[in-house]
Amino acid sequence: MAEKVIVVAGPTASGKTALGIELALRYKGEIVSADSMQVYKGMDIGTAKATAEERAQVPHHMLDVAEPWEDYSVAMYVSQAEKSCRDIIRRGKLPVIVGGTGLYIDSLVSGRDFAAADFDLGLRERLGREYDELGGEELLRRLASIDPERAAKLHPSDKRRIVRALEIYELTGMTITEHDEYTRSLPPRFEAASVHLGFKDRSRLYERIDRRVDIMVEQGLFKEVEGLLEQGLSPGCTAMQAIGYKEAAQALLGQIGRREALELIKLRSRRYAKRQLTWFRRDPAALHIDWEEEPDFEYALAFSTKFFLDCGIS
RNA sequence: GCCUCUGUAGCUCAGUCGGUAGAGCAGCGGACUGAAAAUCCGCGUGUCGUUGGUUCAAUUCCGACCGGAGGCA
Repeated sequence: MAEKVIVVAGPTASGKTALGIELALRYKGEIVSADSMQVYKGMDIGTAKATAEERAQVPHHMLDVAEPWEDYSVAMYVSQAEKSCRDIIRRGKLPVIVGGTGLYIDSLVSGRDFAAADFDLGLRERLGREYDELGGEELLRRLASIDPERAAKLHPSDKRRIVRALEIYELTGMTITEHDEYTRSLPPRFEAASVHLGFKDRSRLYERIDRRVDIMVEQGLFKEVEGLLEQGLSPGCTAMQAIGYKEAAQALLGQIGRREALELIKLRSRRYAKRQLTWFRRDPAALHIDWEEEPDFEYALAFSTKFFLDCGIS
């Protein structure tokens, strides 16, 4: 039987961090962040990373584990986060996985194995160029000749996935369909009891997002991004794809106005939240907690206790 | 008070020489297996201000009323 973990997931600004801490205190747990941007050092304000006070209350893992110029990835996340979880369990504590990156959470909890797939950035770049020159239809046809099953699922515009499928094949001789079958057959790493946060009325969430972005700017988001750019961080790197960072960078480089940047950050954050909701919605086993007006952690604790008990966590 | 313009999707606006309407933005739904805060796909969501009249048929024409903008006083 896989070891048990608690998962707290939900869209941005839904109260994950605070609920995670409450749960960790209640169940003698430690937080394992599952956030693709909070892994980067020096990106604190715009990622709404747990504060020093919050980290003093409960140990946090998987924050600040990469330099912002590094290209982090799911695979690295899974191997590091698994170690953190195993270590927490060995010490008799309960891992509380808290985050909004659905792919990271699912990959960590499931037995998904990325090692077998391998990757090659140079090859990826070459395939990307071929895609640009020959077109999506052509590359998709090429994929269809080696892996018709995967090709049938992809749209010609989906450059990223077409390139990745070809990359795996050229590198390993294994199609991504074969890789999927293999990795899906693996047993899960952990047995998760998942809580998904949301709001009864989505416009409440959007209001909170807007307000939060304003607060981030007040707290010095632009200064933070300015510092990163001064360190020589390229605007094209993975970390700079983060919402809030790429727009602030554009504003600092004079490409757009600050006002425009602010509105763009809000807009993209709302859309991001919507995508997160779509991702998390598909897990039928999760306990859904939908806030009325504001998060109510007392209620959430009381409400989830029985759920966790049923999951064998007490 | 009088005159003119105006009222169509959440917003800005097209349009229908009378046959219940369409763009942009916003929004909504979905996918997702080494970039995932990324990437990709799909979807108009509507008492055409209200109310009478003319008409087989009114969002469209006419009247009144209500709301908004401007002008004359």
